[in-house]
Amino acid sequence: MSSAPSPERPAKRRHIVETAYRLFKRAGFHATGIDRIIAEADVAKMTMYRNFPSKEQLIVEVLEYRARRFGDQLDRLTDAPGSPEQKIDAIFDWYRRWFLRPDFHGCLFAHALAEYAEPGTPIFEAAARQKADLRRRMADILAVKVPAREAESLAAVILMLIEGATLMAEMGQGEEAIRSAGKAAAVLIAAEGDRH
Amino acid sequence: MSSAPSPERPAKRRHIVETAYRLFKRAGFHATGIDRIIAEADVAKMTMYRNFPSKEQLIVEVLEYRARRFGDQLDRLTDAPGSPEQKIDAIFDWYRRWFLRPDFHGCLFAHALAEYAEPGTPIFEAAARQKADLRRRMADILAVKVPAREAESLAAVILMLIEGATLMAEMGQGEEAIRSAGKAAAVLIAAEGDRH
DNA sequence: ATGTAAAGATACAGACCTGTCTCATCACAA
DNA sequence: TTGTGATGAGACAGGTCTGTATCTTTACAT
Repeated sequence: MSSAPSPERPAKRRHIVETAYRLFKRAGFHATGIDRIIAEADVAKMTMYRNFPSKEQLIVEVLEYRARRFGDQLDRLTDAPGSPEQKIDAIFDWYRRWFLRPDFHGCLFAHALAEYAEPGTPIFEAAARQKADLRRRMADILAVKVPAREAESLAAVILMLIEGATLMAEMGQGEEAIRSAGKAAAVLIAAEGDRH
Repeated sequence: MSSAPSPERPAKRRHIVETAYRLFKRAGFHATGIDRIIAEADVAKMTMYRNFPSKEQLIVEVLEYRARRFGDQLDRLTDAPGSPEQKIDAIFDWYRRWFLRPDFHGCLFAHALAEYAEPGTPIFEAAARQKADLRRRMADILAVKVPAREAESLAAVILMLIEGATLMAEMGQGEEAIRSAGKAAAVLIAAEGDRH
């Protein structure tokens, strides 16, 4: 059954997700209508609604798609051998480069939380998962150097620095912000390390 | 001319702003329609449009109204005599209490930046002003202890911690976040102080 | 060549959006 | 009492929103 569909027939799904991502990122979720997405993707409306049951589900899949891509990039960055300090620094450097990109428009996950603030809803949970995942990754990195409990709260603080820096970057102060945040993270890691 | 209007006749303005604030905070800007605002405020549509030329201008006034209230509260908090460390700690404590309020729904200014991301537009600028103002206040506090240049970047880092903690609070982790952020801020202030 | 599934095109429903217009009502001042 | 300005109430315009239905066209496998 389904008889081996040709390799690229349902490639529209991905195309729609990527187009929607580009528009959501630039203009936000509520402000981006389905009509705009299908026009930009050059796709019929029914193609969109046959692949995604609703706009909400499309948003969730966009968020999951981007979370996967972000996670993959982070894996490549932190799989290289190095000290926890070097790995955290590499993450800060990734953000620095992101802030410089001309298509930078802030964090899609934070924006999703802003527009869909109700806990328990699919969009909220998808966005919250990405933040929890990033925190987990950093805690794992830091656990090499400090006890698990301290690694957890240190990771939380570094996550806050990163999220704050991303907000500053939306206001055009990303370069300075990520530099200060990176230095602060190094100081905090060193201070925690001294106690063990 | 204008012949001394009765003391409370144009009190509708403030009532509309406060009602709009309550709704924007809960559901976001795009998701909150004018019809909903006037229904909740129990006001005629023309009363709204006679006081505010557009929804955009209403949003700007809501943001300015809240920025003023926040500034006033911060003044009361930091005008009391005390060390810079104590004043910064008082600010963190204000956030801790804010996070615990049942009507907490995240930072309205950050949400405005998320939904209206275009620099130069009135809403974006109104939101950015609040963040710049908070940073300025903290830099002034810290300038008592460290040189102006270091006070500036220390204030930026503390602002990032606060903004990050606010995001964590939206995800139900405000208590832990603000505690960790406050400790981190104290460490960073101490570290900077040691160098002078 | 023919069957099948995906996609295009397009009209449509029903709701909601911002903003305007008109007219009746109310409070208050001279 | 009469005039004035703010407000209430509600219709309305013109557009956009999400989501559905219908019909035609395309592309590919057998």
